Amino acid sequence: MSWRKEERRAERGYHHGNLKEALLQAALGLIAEKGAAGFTFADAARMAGVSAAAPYRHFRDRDELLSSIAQRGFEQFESRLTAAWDDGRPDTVTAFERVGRAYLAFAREEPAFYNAMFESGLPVDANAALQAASERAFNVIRAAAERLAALAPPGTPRPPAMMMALHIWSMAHGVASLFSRGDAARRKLPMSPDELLEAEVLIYLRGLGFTTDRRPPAKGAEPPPVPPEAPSGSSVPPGGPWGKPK
Amino acid sequence: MSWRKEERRAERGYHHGNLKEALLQAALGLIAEKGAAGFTFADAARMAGVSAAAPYRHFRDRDELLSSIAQRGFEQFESRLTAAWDDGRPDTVTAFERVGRAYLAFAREEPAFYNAMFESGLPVDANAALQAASERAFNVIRAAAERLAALAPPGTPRPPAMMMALHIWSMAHGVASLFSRGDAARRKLPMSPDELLEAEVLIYLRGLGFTTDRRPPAKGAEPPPVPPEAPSGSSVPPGGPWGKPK
DNA sequence: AGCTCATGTGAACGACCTTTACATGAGCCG
DNA sequence: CGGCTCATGTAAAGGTCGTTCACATGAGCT
Repeated sequence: MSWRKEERRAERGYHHGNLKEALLQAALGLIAEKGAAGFTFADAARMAGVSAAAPYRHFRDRDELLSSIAQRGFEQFESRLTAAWDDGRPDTVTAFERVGRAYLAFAREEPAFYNAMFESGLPVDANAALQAASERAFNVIRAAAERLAALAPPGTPRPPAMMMALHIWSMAHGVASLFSRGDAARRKLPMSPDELLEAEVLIYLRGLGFTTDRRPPAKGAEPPPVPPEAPSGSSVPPGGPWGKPK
Repeated sequence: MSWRKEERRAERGYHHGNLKEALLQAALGLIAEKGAAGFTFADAARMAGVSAAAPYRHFRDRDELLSSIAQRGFEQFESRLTAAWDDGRPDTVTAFERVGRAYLAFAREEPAFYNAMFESGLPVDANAALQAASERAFNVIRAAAERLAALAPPGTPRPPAMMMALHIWSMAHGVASLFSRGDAARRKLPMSPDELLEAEVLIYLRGLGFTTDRRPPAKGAEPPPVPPEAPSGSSVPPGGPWGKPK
C-alpha cells in the first residue's frame, strides 16, 4: 500500500501543488492521534510526501502551523456555536442550552481543533488573527447572554450579560476539559457530560431568577413566529434540573 | 558565578547524594518558566550538575518525572483544599467558597504544579498512584459537597452531592484554565477571576435553593462552636451576588 | 523560447531522548 | 582494616526533530 518515495514523487511531480492544505490536514490527523505535544513537523511533511524542509516554504515554523490550525478551529467553533444559537429560536433558554451542547460536541468531535485551541500551550495573543478569531467565537456566547439577560425577571437586579457569558463559558470549558476529552472522559461519572452541563446551566439560570422549564412542544403546531418571551412555565421541572435522585 | 564542571564535581564528589530531589526541584523551576512542553530532561540534568544520562537512574523516562511532579502537585493541592475547607468552619457556605478561592490560588501560585497536573497532556490513568492522588484531591470537594447537600432547604428535592461536586469542580477548573493562568489571564475581564468564580458559585447555590448570604461576623464575638446550620439570612445580598451593576 | 520566482530537495548543525558499556565509591561483611 | 558489591554516576553513540542554507525544478508570464 505504501508508495515508495520515487513512485510518489513521479505521481505528483516535483511540486506538490497544494502542500499548505495537505500539511494542515496531515497535522490535524496527527494531533487527533497523538495530541499537539506529540505532533511533529517532520511527520506532517512525511505524510504529505515531501522533504522535511518543504513545510518552511508555507509556515515560518512549527508554531505557526499550530496556530493556523487553532485559528481555523476557532472559526469552525464560532460557526457551530452560531448555528446552535440560531438567533435564539425557538426560545432563548432552549437555544442557550443548545449552545452549551454544541460546545461539548465540538470538544468531542473535533479533538484536534480543540487540542490546538486550548491545550497546545500556545499563547493566545501570539497571533493577532488568532486572538480575533477566539474573540469572535466568544462573542457568540456573549450575544446569547445579552439576550438572556434582557429576559431577567422583573423585580430582581438585572445580571450583567458579560458576567453571565463568562460564567457559562467557564462551565462549558470546565466540563469539556475535565470530562469530555480523551482520557479524562474515562473518569466514571453519574451522568453524561452533556447532562452534567445542562443541569449546571439550568441550576445557574435558576439562581439568576430565570424560570427554566420550556413549554412542551405543541404537537403539530408551528412555533409562533415571534415567541412571546415572557417565561410561560410555572416553576421547577419535577425532580429538579438533575432528574430524579434515586 | 557559574561553576565550571570540574569544580562543581569536585565540590559534590562523584555521587550527587540527592539527585532525585534535585531533579524534581529543577524540573519544577523549568516548568514554571517555560511550561511542561518546553521543559527538557537534559536541562534538568544540567541544572543539577550531572550528565544527561544520570536522571535515568531515578526516572524511567521524561514522562515519569513529569508524572511524579503531577502526583506531588495533587498531594499539595489536596492539602490546600483540605485546609481551606477546614471541616466546614465557621459555616458550610463560607468554607465552601474558601475552597473555591483555594482552587484558584493554587492555579495562580503553583503554575508549575498546575501545568503538570492539568496541562501537560499526560494521561491521568497512566500511573495508578497519580490517579489515586487526583481522586483524593477531588474527594475534598466531594466531601464538602456532601455537607452542603445535607443542608438543602426542606421542601425541595435534595441535589445529589456528587453532581454538585462535579459542577463546582468544573466551574473552578473552567475559571482557572480560562482566566487565571499565564497568557489567558490577560483577557480583559470586568472582574477578577476570584470574584467571577465566587459569583458563579453563589448564583449556582441559589439555583439549588440555598440561601447564600452569610451573617456578618459578630464583632468581637467568637463564632459559636457548632454553628446552627439552618440558614439564618433572609434572601439575597443587595444587588445580587455580583454586586451592583453600574 | 527564455526568464523568474515560488516551491521543493539534500545536506548539515545542534539539541534532545534514550541505551549501552564502563567508572566510582559508600556501605557492608569478614 | 581489606575487599566486595551494587547503587549511582559518566562518556559515547544512535535516532529523531527543528531549522537553515545552497541548490534544483518547473509553472507561468513576456
